[in-house]
Amino acid sequence: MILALLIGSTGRKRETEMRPAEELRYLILAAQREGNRQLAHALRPLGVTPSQAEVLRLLAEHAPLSLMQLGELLVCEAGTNPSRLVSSMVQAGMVHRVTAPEDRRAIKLTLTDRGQETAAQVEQVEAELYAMLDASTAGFDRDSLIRWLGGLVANQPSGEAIERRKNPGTHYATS
Amino acid sequence: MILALLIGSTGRKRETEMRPAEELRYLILAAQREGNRQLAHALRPLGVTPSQAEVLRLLAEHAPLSLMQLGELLVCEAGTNPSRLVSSMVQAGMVHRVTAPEDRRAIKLTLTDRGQETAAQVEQVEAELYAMLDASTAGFDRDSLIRWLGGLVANQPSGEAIERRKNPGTHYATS
DNA sequence: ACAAAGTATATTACATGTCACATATTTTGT
DNA sequence: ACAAAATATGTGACATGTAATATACTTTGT
Repeated sequence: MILALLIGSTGRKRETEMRPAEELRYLILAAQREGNRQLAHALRPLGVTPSQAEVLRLLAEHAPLSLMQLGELLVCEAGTNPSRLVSSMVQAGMVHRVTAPEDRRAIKLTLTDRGQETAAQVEQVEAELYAMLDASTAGFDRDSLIRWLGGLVANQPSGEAIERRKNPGTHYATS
Repeated sequence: MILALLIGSTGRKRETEMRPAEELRYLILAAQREGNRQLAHALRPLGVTPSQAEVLRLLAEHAPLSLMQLGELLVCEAGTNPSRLVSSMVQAGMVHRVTAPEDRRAIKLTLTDRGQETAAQVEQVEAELYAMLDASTAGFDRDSLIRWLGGLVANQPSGEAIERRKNPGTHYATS
């Protein structure tokens, strides 16, 4: 502590408290980064990345989807076009991509057998991490947090993607 | 709703509630993404990205820093080596980079005049966004949230970076 | 004194977040 | 019927999150 004071007097600005909103900003960033790292680490043996895993699980639940529909449900890349992400998975033999019969501009995405297997493994990995997250919210008002965060991202692409996933069938472009 | 049931019966899995931990996962991801977008949009007139802005503000507060010290304080890229990020800013004339006299492996980073000016502008942009974030937490137990998130990221690189920023001088590698 | 081990930074590689633009197809308006 | 506008997807560019590797320098051990 004496050392800290000595360093502090070598031309440094006097230390100030970090503003709560600033701390919250960085904590949200930190939570996302560290969560993503843990997920990426757990998924590594399956040979998929977190974003790819999200696609696998969405297709397992909702296939067939067009690229746009998929983009509307993806949080990792909300509001954009996940063409490259899907291409990597077609290359890897996890996703089938065919031109949609009713609209030559569009494609239909489904999982291959391999994709189905990987999606099931992803689901297990996720369940383990969710159990850890459940444990960390024990004794904490999780529902309030969910409501607050939901309000924070409402009417923005990522927030809308989450809403669509919670209520499939009511937000879809007609397929 | 009738339509949703009809669509639901065309080979789709029966819809289920989204598990709260899963929702929380995606809400954190959404909050980070949308916050970053807003910040990037607000910073665009200054010609800097969110990560660069973080560097500017850290150097404004704590220069001179070595690359490793900077890496220890950065949340955006915690636990890694921000060499490319810093190089882009040296190129852009915002950061001075000189070899440290006491250790030829190391460098010392400081802001140029231009960097100082940009850092001040970044601070204003941030203040406006923090005010919005403050408004969104009115009536919400922000301190509990901060404590919970802090626990979630504790003992991980990003969380450690935040702690170091809150308590500069006690966590530094000696400079 | 010298070699081995450790360290600070730079570079490479892959994936991706974001935005802009290109191309082909479908829809709309006249 | 035809042109203009809109739309679905693919591609290019820049920045960066993450991990691995390379190089030069410093420290440690003998």
